[in-house]
Amino acid sequence: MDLDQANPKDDDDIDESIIVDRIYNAVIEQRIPPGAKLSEASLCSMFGVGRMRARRSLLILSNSGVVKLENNRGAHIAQPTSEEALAVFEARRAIEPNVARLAAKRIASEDRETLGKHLEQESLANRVGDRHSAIRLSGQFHIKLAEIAKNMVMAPMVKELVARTSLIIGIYGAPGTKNCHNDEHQLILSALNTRDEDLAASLMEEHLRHIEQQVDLSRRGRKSFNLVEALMN
Amino acid sequence: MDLDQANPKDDDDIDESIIVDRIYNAVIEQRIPPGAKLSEASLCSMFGVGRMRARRSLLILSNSGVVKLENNRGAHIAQPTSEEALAVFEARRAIEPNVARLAAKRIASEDRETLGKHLEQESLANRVGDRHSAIRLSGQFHIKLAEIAKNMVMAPMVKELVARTSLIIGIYGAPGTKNCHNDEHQLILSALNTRDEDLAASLMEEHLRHIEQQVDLSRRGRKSFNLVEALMN
DNA sequence: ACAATAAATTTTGTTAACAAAACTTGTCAA
DNA sequence: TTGACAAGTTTTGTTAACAAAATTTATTGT
Repeated sequence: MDLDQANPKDDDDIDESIIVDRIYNAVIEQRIPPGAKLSEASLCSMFGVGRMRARRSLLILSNSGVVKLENNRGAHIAQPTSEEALAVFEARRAIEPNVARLAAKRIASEDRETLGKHLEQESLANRVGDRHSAIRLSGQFHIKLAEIAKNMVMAPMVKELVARTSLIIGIYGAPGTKNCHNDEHQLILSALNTRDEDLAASLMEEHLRHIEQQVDLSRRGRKSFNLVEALMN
Repeated sequence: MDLDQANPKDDDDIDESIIVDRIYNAVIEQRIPPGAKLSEASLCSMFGVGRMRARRSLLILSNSGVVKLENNRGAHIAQPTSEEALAVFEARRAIEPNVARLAAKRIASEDRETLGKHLEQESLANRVGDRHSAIRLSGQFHIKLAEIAKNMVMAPMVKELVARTSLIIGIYGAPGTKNCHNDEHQLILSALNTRDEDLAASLMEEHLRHIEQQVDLSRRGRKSFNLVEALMN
């Protein structure tokens, strides 16, 4: 029943959160490549908002490291350096095992069901070869865990880290690389279901290391893309 | 030699980062109380900037949970609920022990010196009874640790968490409560100096639990203050 | 005196116009 | 052809004016 991120306490942002989420998801799904220009005009026409909203959205995105603002040069999707990539992975290894621990402690029966369905979708996307969905779902697994952990401070952090990881994989990952191994997600769910906090944490740590091993921080590469198409969900 | 947060890679924000930092520090020092109004006009006149800069600054601050923006009601210093307070402490316990671990791994000789001097200042402020300085310095200890850990992703997170903790203590702490016990900081430094990562991590965890024990999440309280005075460092 | 209402003021949200910087295109000369 | 330069275009940064909402002050009636 709960949509992506909508907590009832947020009386503010009614509109730009949609833009921000849209771009966030497009980044996570790797439909916008690192370095892509995000001009104010394109956002205005795509979302039918004024420049003010567009600029606000870009500022919010830049605060989470997903977008880079440069003076008089506008906004671009961030291109994490290799140092930044290491820092992101390090942060994930520091935070997410503890998120998994909390999730194991607090998981409710509805959550088990939701997560189970999620993993089915995930493995389906993998079998069918739907790359975008597979990437999105595997990223969302980590975000869902943070929601199950019921910590509204860490959840946005995880979301940010997942998005930045997508950028890192987009730059330094081999073309066919998928963010996560679906079977490892399955293992983590088992640990959650038995409320084995330590196991959940160590599985998560191992999982994150595997993701990290899939990138080669000396790699490079860019490909063309269509911004409008990328954001039209 | 390194000032607060100025990393050379940030080509963008030349100006509002000053405003943001100023307010951040005032919050950490508890010179602005939770709930205080931050009107655009006051920021404009205080920092001599246009409304645009003021609004941008407020948006940045709201993204880090230190300021709350409400529709047509403007910006106020956040007033964390007790749930939010728990989440903040939980996040700190998740993140900062790992920061301490990394700091122990990476501390350089300059850092030892800097930290040592910092702790001297801290205990001096405590002995003299300079409450504001004591609070600021004890908060900055945690931020310095994140910088020593050389992780540019976690450092801003810690800074954010420290600021939010100041708000929490401002609301739920007993009047004389200080954020940290200086002697515990000393212990942590010792662990860093011997590069004992596990000890540093567990000391940090214990330290954070002590901070947490000093707040009573059923408490309330407010006091008057002067915004201009508070931000004039 | 008090409460409720209405007017006035202040504060925030939004739009539009303008200024400045960056980028693109075209021209010309070596 | 290539490179440098210049004009033109696009894009971003900033300011100012206006609209709308909220807050404060004043007024009225009980």
